[in-house]
Amino acid sequence: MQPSLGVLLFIPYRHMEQRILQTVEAAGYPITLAQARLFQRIDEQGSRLTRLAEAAQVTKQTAGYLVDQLEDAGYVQRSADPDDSRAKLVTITERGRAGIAVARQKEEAIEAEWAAHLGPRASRQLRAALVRLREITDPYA
Amino acid sequence: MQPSLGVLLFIPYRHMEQRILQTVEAAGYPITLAQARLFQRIDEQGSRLTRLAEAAQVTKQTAGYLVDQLEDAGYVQRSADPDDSRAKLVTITERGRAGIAVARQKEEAIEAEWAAHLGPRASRQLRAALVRLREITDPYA
DNA sequence: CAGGATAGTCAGAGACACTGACTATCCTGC
DNA sequence: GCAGGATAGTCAGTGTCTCTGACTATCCTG
Repeated sequence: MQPSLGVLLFIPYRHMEQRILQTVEAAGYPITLAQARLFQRIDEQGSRLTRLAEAAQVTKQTAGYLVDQLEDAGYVQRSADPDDSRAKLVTITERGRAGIAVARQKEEAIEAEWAAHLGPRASRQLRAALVRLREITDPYA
Repeated sequence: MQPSLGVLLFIPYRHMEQRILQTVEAAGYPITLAQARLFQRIDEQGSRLTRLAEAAQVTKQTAGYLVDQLEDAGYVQRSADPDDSRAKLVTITERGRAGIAVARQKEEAIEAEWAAHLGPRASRQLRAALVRLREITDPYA
């Protein structure tokens, strides 16, 4: 029986997610799945909460709740947005960047494993297909 | 900037998941994400709770909670397992099967959309790569 | 500058996932 | 055959995540 593409996408995704989370936690940067998903969407120069909520596809209340926790953990900070005094910019702290570095390293290691299993050609094709798929599946690309 | 493979896998996955859920709900078969993920793992001839919990990677308590709700909604039923009187078999009802049919139809429609966007060649390559990736990322394959 | 839109927060509720503890049944080795 | 460990499932309690609804403050447009 053919598993659906949905399931086929989900399996490696979760595999990677869990391994990265484990590694990051072991390195002293505990974070939950929901927190990490939001955290990933923060721009280099900082993101507004509402923008973040849209990107992560949660309500702004949920985003606010998660940012509270990321802030408590020392990964991000809120600061005033100079362009709009209603808004606040969520920016990544040094500690947050350190955590990201650990995550990225693991991620690259896993991608390398995958590339070794698939071969370089199929590996490039996979990424290319997913990038193209994003065009019609990510409203916030 | 290159988005990570993890994110690239997640985006279309969630896109599909949400569209199917919407469709199924509109057709009169409301179900939550967590319920659906468990529901998908039920075998044709019925599954034991503990087995189901392992497959969906949740605790058996969580699986029990979700089966309660699926039972309330009329999608599954519990019956005694003839081979083991400790165990109960969770089986899919007629109503459950009707819901699955709606979901599958939508899933095929979305896959067709994707194939149209990627082209038949890249589309086949994508599936093939994901199937191969499963070999090293799915402990329950 | 009035009125609608937007950024964010507060409060309350439900869903979901966990750990720990428990009962009932099964199975294995003596 | 039966004692002891393993297994199937449930109950209770807790923490996390997500939502809806209501609210304040600020921005923007006519």
